[in-house]
Amino acid sequence: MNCKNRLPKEFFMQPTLKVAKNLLGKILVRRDAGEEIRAIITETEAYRGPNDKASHASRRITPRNKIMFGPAGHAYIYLIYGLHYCLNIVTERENYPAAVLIRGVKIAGPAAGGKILNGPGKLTKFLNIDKSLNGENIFKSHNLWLENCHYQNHRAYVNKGTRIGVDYAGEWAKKQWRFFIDL
DNA sequence: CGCGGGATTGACT
DNA sequence: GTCAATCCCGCGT
Repeated sequence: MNCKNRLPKEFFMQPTLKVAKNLLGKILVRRDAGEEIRAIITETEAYRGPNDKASHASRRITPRNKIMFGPAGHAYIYLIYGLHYCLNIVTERENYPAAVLIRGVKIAGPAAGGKILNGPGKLTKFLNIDKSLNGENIFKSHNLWLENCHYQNHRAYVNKGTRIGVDYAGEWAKKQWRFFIDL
């Protein structure tokens, strides 16, 4: 697999919905215990701005969500339901809270290649991603980063739908801010 | 300082 | 379809 080029900061400075769509087909890389695992991103969700009632940042900056207010390209990781970790990548400018949640991947490479991980908690468990990586700079990190690799199925049709698990968000729950591809 | 709930998952009826 | 697991954190007192 000859794709060592990381996605640049400009990629994450773009509008969050665009980043969420463009992350589909890109490669999430996790290096753990000297081993690199590559995962093709197949499902994402956008959480955007201070008014998005589905977002953790809809009220104000707090110790938990402060990463979302920081610079683009950092990992925002939190524990949900006391059981599972969710991985997000921060987008747009500083002080504007926005991020893309990685909801699904397909494992690449010979080991577990082809394995489907549909669900934000499943992929973090498989890739051993927890809160120790919260705030990680994905442009510099040796443990977690994103690569631009042109897989042949890259241009698969992008499906969209409402975000999962945000029924409490009123009108914001109706936004079609979930994106996914079939690989 | 206590209380309630969550950007989920898997097991079970 | 229902429901429990499990704990951090945001918010109100």
